[in-house]
Amino acid sequence: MKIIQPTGSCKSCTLKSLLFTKMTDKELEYLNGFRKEILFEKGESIIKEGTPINEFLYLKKGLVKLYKFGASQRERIISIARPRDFVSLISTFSSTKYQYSITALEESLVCSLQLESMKTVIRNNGGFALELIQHISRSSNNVIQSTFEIDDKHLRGRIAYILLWFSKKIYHNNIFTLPISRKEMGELINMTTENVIRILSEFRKDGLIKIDGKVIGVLNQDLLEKISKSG
Amino acid sequence: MKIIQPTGSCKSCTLKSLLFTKMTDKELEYLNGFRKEILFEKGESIIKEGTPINEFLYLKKGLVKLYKFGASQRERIISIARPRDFVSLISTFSSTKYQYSITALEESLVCSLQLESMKTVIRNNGGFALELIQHISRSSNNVIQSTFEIDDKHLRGRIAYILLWFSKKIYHNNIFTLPISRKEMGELINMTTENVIRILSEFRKDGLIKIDGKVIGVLNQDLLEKISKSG
DNA sequence: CGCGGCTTTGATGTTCATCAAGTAAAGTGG
DNA sequence: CCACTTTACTTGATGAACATCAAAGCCGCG
Repeated sequence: MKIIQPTGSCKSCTLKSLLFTKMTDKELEYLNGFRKEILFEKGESIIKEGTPINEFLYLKKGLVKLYKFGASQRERIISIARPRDFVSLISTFSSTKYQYSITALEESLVCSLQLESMKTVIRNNGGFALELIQHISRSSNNVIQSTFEIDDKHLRGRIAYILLWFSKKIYHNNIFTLPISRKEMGELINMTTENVIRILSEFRKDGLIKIDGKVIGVLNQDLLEKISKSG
Repeated sequence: MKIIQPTGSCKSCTLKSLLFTKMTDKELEYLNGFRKEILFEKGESIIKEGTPINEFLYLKKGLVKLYKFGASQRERIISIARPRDFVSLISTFSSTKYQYSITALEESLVCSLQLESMKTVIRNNGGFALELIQHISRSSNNVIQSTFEIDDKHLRGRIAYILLWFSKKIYHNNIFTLPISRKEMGELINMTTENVIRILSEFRKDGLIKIDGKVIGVLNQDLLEKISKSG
């Protein structure tokens, strides 16, 4: 973790389009006054469940996992998120403490604004508030939808689903490097590590995919889609 | 379903405290201009998945279920909600069409405002917008949390959990009338109808609960709590 | 009064978690 | 840099939890 002296102000930020199009230059300057940028290495913890929320965190670059410790000791991954669907927002306005933990899966750049100043901007700029509402709703909705979708499938369907998700939604490539371990895959799609491995092997033997450690190649996307849908 | 000629304006609404404390009288009058109140009988459909969203719906009285048709034919109940945690909000701002269906479980009174005028108010009143953000976040958060919590438990734990939830959170009474069928209970806590019935019977035989059709009496709350927690 | 949906119980089957045991890989300290 | 330890990965065998199937009674409703 490395705190970076912010270069330039929010006003000139090329990434503000992700969320901040409705803000005035004056507001951007105001937020910029309390701004920090923090760089997290792969594997570093960004947020710990139970910590008080004093910042409005915003993911500018990278890939993170949002997870929670279940009663049964086991971690459950709620979501894997990129900048556009940064999910810390769900906690930020619903509680005084973070409900989830967040860890960087790849090198990630987080922009940290002061929560109170953010609230001030919201109060003064309804147009921005409306955008934020839509943003939060979409993120929540995605989490809810995908959770139910995954739970509805058999194990083979879950593996197919998540492989296609990485391939199509995250890496836009038939060949990609899994950013998570087999164990974490299990925590994400609700199955044991052993079964993740077993079914990956089956898919390999059936010629659906190619495996080299964390590098996965999708060989038969059509059939994977079918398996993903058939439950 | 019965459309009621609204009596009085939003301004004098005794229930506005649920959400609208941050609105000015002028804004309330404005919204009131396009207001409808609709009364739904038990069992009537309030929202159908896929319908375009043109209103901002708000539950004033009653109990509803929010659900979705899974790929596997079976319905899944996402949430059962009362006025304070009305969940239509999740869809309202994340899409142009409703993502879920909503049906009344008890006689329910819904206030229907024009979505566009609501957006106008949000844009002009950031204070209200901030409240709405918090409201939506809390609702989403509850759905997400409880979904993962329930999935983490064994079948007996799920039944115990949901019985206690009805008893403590909804009806505030050891004896209550289930507002849903056994089948719907299964759809809510993700198990088959048969197993819902089986485990309810077990609990009855073990003296944990008393059953008379849809009327449930909790006899041993402590033990139920333990079963709910132990997975 | 008969039909369809809800409820109930029992018997059967299958999916999946758990347990066990071994190999490979990756981090840790002297 | 190498011994050491830990964590990740892999495969097979076993068992338990749960879904599915089947059959019958019940209730509400047209």
